[in-house]
Amino acid sequence: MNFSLDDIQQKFRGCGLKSTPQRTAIYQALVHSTAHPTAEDLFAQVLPTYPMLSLNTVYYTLGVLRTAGLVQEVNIGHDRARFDANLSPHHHVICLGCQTILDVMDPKLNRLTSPSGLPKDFEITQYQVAFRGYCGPCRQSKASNTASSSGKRPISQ
Amino acid sequence: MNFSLDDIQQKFRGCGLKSTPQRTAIYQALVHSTAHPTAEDLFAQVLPTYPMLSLNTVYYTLGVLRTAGLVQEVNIGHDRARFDANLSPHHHVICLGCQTILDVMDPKLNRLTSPSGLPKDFEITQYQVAFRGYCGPCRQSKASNTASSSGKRPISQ
DNA sequence: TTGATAAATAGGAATGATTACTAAAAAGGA
DNA sequence: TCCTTTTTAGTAATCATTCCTATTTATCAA
Ligand SMILES: [Mn+2]
Ligand SMILES: [Mn+2]
Ligand SMILES: [Zn+2]
Ligand SMILES: [Zn+2]
Repeated sequence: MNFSLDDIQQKFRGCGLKSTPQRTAIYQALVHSTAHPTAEDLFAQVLPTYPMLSLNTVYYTLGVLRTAGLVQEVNIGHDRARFDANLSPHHHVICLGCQTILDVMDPKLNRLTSPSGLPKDFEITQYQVAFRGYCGPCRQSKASNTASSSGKRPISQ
Repeated sequence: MNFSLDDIQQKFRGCGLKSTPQRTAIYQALVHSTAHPTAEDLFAQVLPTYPMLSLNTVYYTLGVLRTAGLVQEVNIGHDRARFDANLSPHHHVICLGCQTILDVMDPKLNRLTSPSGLPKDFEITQYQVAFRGYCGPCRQSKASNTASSSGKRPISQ
């Protein structure tokens, strides 16, 4: 999970992408994160090092990396896109209170059989399991504080 | 799956919700759909019957129904919220080409064991499997027409 | 090393789904 | 019926994301 700058440059070149300082910094920030950050999260993280960085560039970069297959988008709701540089097959646990996303690497989940009742011309390319619930802190604030929400509104599904 | 107007009124009253023509029409449209429509889809569908209907009311109504537990939000991406009145545990197949969402009722998928490696204070309340791939028509247009996208409008209703 | 070329960047403007605000209408209960 | 609370509809605001475009930069070939 730890790449040198040369590794990253190699990886970019291998995909036909130019290697730029901004792009490298954005990708590196994502690789080092386990929080499935938003574009704005990454922007804020890289900005101190590149004060001229544009949020637009972060979106553009993430789009390019996604097209190149170096990054995947994780959708926990329709509100904001969250990104993941972890390409190994894995699944997610989402806290409905604080929107935290945790990785689930359980190998049992990677052997699900194709679902029954599908149109036979439908080709499944991947699947992902989203577990939802409440993390420890959010369970507490739910129990103690019934009425007032703890700030962020939960997503549903 | 087929409710009379009285059934719906009963259901609303049972949740402490007022029964209004607009609300009934919106809910009925959703119940009769298997397409997981957007708020705007439902708006368009109900508008001919209630020409003064506001899209705002559709959003408000869906929010109320979701809070009451009569409707769930299905997130296939971060772009637009899609809704589902099917509350029985089921999963989804999503076409990456045309954004169509199909229901998957495979009972095998409702017996997944809790994933390993979770913080022990995390409480899972539900989970959902999202299969992704390409439907028959989209596989064809992908094969024949590499460059031009076939338009990414979901097939509604 | 240099120059050509295509890609990347930054900034500003635009888009579009959703929410906020609010006055008027309507539903449900007494 | 009358009262209270929701609901509705219209408009404006918000905010994530995309579009547009001039400038800069990385890469490659001469
Ligand atoms: Mn992940
Ligand atoms: Mn469904
Ligand atoms: Zn939490
Ligand atoms: Zn399709």
